[in-house]
Amino acid sequence: MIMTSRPSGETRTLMASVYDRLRSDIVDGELRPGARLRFEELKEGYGVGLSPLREALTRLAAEKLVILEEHKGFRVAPISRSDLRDLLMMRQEIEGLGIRRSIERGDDAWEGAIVAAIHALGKRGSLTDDGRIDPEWELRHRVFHDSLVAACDSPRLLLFRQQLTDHADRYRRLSHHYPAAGRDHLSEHVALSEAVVNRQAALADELIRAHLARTVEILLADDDLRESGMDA
Amino acid sequence: MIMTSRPSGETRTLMASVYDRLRSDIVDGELRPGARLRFEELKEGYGVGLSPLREALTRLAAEKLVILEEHKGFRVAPISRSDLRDLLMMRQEIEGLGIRRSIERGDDAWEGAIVAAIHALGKRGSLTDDGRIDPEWELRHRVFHDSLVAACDSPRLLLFRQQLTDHADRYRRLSHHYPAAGRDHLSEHVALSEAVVNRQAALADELIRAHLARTVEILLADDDLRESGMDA
DNA sequence: ACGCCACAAATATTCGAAAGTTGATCGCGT
DNA sequence: ACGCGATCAACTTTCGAATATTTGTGGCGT
Repeated sequence: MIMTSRPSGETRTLMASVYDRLRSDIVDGELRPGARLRFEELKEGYGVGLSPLREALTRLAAEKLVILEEHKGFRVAPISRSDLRDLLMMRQEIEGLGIRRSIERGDDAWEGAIVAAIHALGKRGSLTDDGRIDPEWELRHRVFHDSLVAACDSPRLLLFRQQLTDHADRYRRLSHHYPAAGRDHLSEHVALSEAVVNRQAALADELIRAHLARTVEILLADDDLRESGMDA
Repeated sequence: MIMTSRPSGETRTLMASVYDRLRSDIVDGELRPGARLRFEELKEGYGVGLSPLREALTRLAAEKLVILEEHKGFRVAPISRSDLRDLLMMRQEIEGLGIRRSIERGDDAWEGAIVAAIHALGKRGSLTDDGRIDPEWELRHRVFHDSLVAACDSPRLLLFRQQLTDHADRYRRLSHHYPAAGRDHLSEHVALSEAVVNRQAALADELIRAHLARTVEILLADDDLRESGMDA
C-alpha cells in the first residue's frame, strides 16, 4: 500500500493545504501585489468553503503576505522600494546572525552538509535551455542557504528567517530580471561556503551581506518591478 | 456626540476584539501555558461564535502564543527554559539593532521623547503599597522602551520586536518573582537613556543587552516558573 | 454642475448545524 | 492477564445560510 505523504493515518486539514497553495501563489507572483482576494472567487478557484479560506488568509496576514482591512477584506500585500530595502536590511541581520551562531555551534555533520550542498549546487546550472530558472537548481540553492544556518540552534531565528525568505522570493520572482537575480554566481556561493566551513565568522558575515545586497541592487536598478505594482 | 474610540463610523470586527482579549489573557497568564483551548468553553467565556474564535486563534498561532495541532485543537504555547533563553537572545539582537539604528537616524524630537519618557518613569515607583506592580508604571516603562527604538525606521524590526515583547511579558508575569523582575532599577534606565541620547551606540547596545539579560537571570534562578508549567 | 442623502447591490462577517477525526472504553479471543 | 479491534463520545473542522457593513448609483435640492 502506498502512503503518499503522511506516515500514519493523519489527514491534512483543508485550511493547511489551502494555506500552502495561497502562499505559493503569492510568492510565485501568480496573485499580483495589491490584488483583492474576494471570497467568491477564491471559493471557486480553490474549491473550498469560507472557513478554511478565512483561516488561511488570517495566517498569511500575520506573516504580512496579505493585508486585512476590516470589513473590506483581504488583499495581496503591496510591494514597494522602501519595503524591499527594509527587507534587505533585516535579512542581512538575521542571516548574518544565523551564520555566526552556526559557526560557533556547528559540528562536523553540519560542515559536511554544507560541503555536500555546495557541491550539488555547482553541479547544476541555474538556467534551463530556454533561459528560465531551473527548479532543481532553485531547490539546491535553497538547501545550500539553509545548510549555512542549520546549526544556529534558535527556533525563533529560523522562523523569522523563513518569513523573510518568503518575502524575498516574492520580490525576486516578480522581477523581470528574475533569471539575472537568480544569477549563477557560483563563485559567491563557493566563497561563502569556504568562509563558513573555515569558521571565519567576520568574513562569512560580510560575504552573506554582500550576497543578499547584490540581488536587491539588481531588483532596484532602473524601474524594474514598476509594472508589478511597485509603490514607492 | 461622543466618539469613544474610532473616529469615523468604523466598527470593530468580532475577530479583532476577541483576538485582543485572548492575547491579553495569555500574556497576563490568565490562560496557563499548555492549557487546552476548547471551543465550547471559549464560546461560553468570550460570548462569540466559532468563526471569530478560530480566526483569532489562528492569528495567535502564527505568533506562537498558541500552538495548533491539526484535528486536536489549539493550546496555549508551553514555556521552557530553553525557549526563554532563545527569546532573550533574539531580544538582545533585535532591541540592540533597533537602538543602534535609532541612534543613527533619530532627530531632536526623538531625543525629546526619550527624555520625557525617562522623566515620567522616574516620577513613579514600580510597586503599589501592597507590593504589586503599578499598571501606570508598567505603561510608562513600555513607553520608555518603545521610545528608544522609535526612530529605527523599520516596520519589520518593530513587528518582530512587538512579538518578542509579548512573549517576554508573558514569562515575566508568569513568574512569582514578577515584582522583582519588574524591579525598579531606575539607574539602569537612566544610564540607558543617557547613552542613547548621547548617541553612544556601542555603550547603549551593551546596556540594553545587560538590561534584558538581568530580568531573565532572575526568572531562570532556582526553579522559578516550575509550577507555571515550565518544561525544560 | 455639484454635493448630499437614500437606497440597492456587492461583499465581508458571523452564526448554527452537519461532517469528519481523534482517543477512550469496552468486549472478545488467545 | 494481555493485546486487538470495534464502537462510542468528545471534539475539531467544514459548510451553507443569515447578518452586518461597505460601496456604488440614482434622484433631489441648491
